[in-house]
Order: sequence, then structure tokens, then C-alpha cells
Amino acid sequence: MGFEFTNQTIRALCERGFLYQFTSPESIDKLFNSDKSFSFYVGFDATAKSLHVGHLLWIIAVNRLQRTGYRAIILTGGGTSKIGDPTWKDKQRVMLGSNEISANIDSVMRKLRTLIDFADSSANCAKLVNNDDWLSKIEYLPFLRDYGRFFSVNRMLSMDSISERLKRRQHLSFLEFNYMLLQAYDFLHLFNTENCVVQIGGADQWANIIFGVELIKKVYDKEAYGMTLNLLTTSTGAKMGKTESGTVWLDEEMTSPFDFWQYFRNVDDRDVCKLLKLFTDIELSEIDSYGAMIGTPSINEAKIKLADNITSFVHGKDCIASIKATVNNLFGNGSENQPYDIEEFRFQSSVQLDRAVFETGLAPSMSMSRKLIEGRGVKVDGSIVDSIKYRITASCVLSVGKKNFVKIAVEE
RNA sequence: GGAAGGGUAGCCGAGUGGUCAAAGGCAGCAGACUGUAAAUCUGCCGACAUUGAGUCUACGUAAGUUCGAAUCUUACCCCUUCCA
Repeated sequence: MGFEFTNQTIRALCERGFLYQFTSPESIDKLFNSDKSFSFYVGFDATAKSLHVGHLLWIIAVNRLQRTGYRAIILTGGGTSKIGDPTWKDKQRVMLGSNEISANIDSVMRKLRTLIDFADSSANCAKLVNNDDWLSKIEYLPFLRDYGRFFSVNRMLSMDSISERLKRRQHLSFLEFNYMLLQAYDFLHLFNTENCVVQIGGADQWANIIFGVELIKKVYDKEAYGMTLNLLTTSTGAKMGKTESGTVWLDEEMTSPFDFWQYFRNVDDRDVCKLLKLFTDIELSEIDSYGAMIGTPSINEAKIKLADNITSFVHGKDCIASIKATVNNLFGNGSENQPYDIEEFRFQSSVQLDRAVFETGLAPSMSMSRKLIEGRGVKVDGSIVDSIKYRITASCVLSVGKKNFVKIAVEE
């Protein structure tokens, strides 16, 4: 810190809380003020079927950079995913098969194409690369001779991420240890082929990025740069986007737009301003004014704004209206309402309550269903029914908690 | 190759013959309170059944000892640490 960026784009990213570390702030500033002929790259793992909320940070950062004319390269870690990044991990990762990896890449890209401009038309459209394309061609001996000699094991061991693990006497396999080298090589490769001189990554990627920068320096005696993004955590210290009952995914198959919207609608008061800065284009001065609302009910307006913005970015503007309709109906007027489009289940004849709750998916098993009912968590047409023997004889609306509704139709 | 320590539910982690479907914590779900927040308190949290506490499946895998095993024995698999 301490350095004031003159470049507007980078400056804005700093002010909004995106950026965390820089290899060389002055040079980066100069570079971004230059002719924009270079490109930068961000990489992501292919370890899951979908990106999640945590990834939004770099997606939006890329967007912002793109809008101001910089060229992005999006690297999918098809090759490195075969190894698994050891950084900071307490445990070795599970090894993924190539089929799984490429399936993951496909499904991630389907979404990513809607969020980042890959169209050939624009001059600074993003380019997609897969590091498997070059990493899998590497031959061991040539690699060791050409690049291995530049890596100091002493130095690698001294990196925080690695030394932490050694200190705790945790196992670190040679396989994982090589991850850094490959990521460094990625950078070198892109530097060569795409005039890519900047790598952006998560804060946990710092060491890996540095190694890339140094490798380029050692091999070509040229400068390259790295920046890291802040780790997106909630005020309670948890990683953003992880709620059990699941991660909040960007893929609508995995997290519905409504649930996605709800996630942001329900963030902790203390996180609202931070998230608005990162995930929306709202002016900083306006966001600051929301800060005063923390602790008062009016903060809810800011949360709604936040949810609207992100949801329409990720899922498109079109879904907002129906989400809003559902929300109004559900929570409006403070009374017990129901959403509009709720799933309907038909039963041939009357059903016992526990069965109905289970079969409609409101509970994962009959036992859970009964426990929910006995725990006074189930409502029929808005009033609590705590007897599992209760029979549903006519059409009604079943609900569990405040947000799960299901319509029952009984055909006599 | 040698020595030691491990593998327990979504995760962490206790448990070393019956009272163990397995302490405790985290995460999760539901209830109260509220602002669809946070904090707090209460209940639930393997499955199936039940208004009564029954059955089944589970403590790395497979056999065995026992009336009875997460707990003992043997073999195997896997992981880690230390020494070569």
C-alpha cells in the first residue's frame, strides 16, 4: 500500500476493495497507463462443475478491466487440476480424472460465456485457454533442464504456504509441490504466446504468481507482474458463498436464481457495503451512505439493491421481476403469504402429513419429515400442524420454515 | 527396507468388550425473538417404523474370538511421521 495509482481502472479496483497485493505497484501503474496492447490472465480450477460466488470477484474484476479496454485471458486449469493446488490446503485433494475435468470445464464455460465477453468482434475480447494444451506436452527431462534449474527449492520451502504445511508436519507430496512450477510455466507460456504480462489471482495464489514472474525474469530477462485479489470472506470469517445445504453456485441448475437472490438479500448487515463495492457499480459515495444504516431496518434497501444487481448480472435482468413478485407475495405486508410459482404435487387420494412432506421434497426422509412436524416446523395453509397423523384431504399449501412452499392437490 | 502412529457420521474430534446410533465442537434444519439480518435461547440432526422408545445399516476392508465388538485377534488396503 502507500502507493497511489494514477491509472483510473486500477485505482477504482483498489478503492472498491478488489486488490490486495502487487508485485510492483509503480510499474503496474505505468503499464496500465500504456498502450493496452498487453494482456492479463486469470486462472481457475476445473475441480467443480460450476463456479460459485467466490469466483464472482475475479469475474467482475475482469469485466471492469475489459470495459476499460484491457485484454483478458481466461485460463482453465485443465492440466493443473490433474495435480491439485497444495497451497494452504490442510489435506491433499482428491485426484480428478480427465473426463471429469473436461466435463467441468465445459459446464463452467457455458456460464462464463454469459458473464465475460469472449466475442471475436470486440478488439479486447477475452480469450480462453486451457493449460492442459501445453502442460500435457511437457517432457520431464527437458522441462527440468530448461526450467527446473531456475527454481530454488530453498525458496519454495520458505514460502508461507508451503512452510506452514511443513511446520505442521503435514504431508506434502512431490506431485503437489510441482504445482507451483506448472503455474509458473503457464505464465511463461502465456507471456510468450499472448504477450501476457500480468497475472491476477486470489490472495492464496501469491506465491504461485511470484514464481511465474521470477521465471519470466530468469528465462527472458523481461518484466512481468502480478496482482492478487482480496479473499472474499463474510464478517464472521467464513468463506463467502458457502452455506451448507450448499455452496451458492453461479449455475442456475445448481442454485436457482431465486435462492441466489435470497442469499444476497440475507447477507450479514456488516457485509453489505463491502459487497456493494465489489459487486455493483454504485457510486462509492452512495454506498458509504448505506453504512450509516447498519443496525437499522433501512439497511434492507441496500441489501435488496445488492441482490438485484448481482442477480441480474449473473442470471440476467429478466428473472428479477418474477423473483420480486415471489418475494413480495412471500414477505410483503408482514403476514403469512406464499410465493406465486410454487411447485404443485398431485396425490390420488388423501395423504398423511408426514408422507406428504417427504414426497414433496420438503424433507429428505420420512424420519426427518416426522421430526420436522413434531418440531413444529410444518404448516398447512399457514397454520402449524404438529401431528404426523394429520391427513391432507383437500388441496392446500404446505410449508416448511419461511421459505419452502409446496402446493398439494388432492384428486378424490 | 526398519520403527512408530493413524483410518470413527458433512467436517473436526472423543470413545479401547456390554449402559454406543457413538461425548464435544463446527456446519445444517426447525421454533422463539426480529428486519427475510446478526446475536441469544429451545428442539432436531443414520434410515425405517412408532405415540411410544422397536427394527435395520454404520466406526478403513475381510475373516475370526465372544452370549455380546467401534473397542480383542489375524490378514489385507490406505494415510502420516521418523530412520535408512
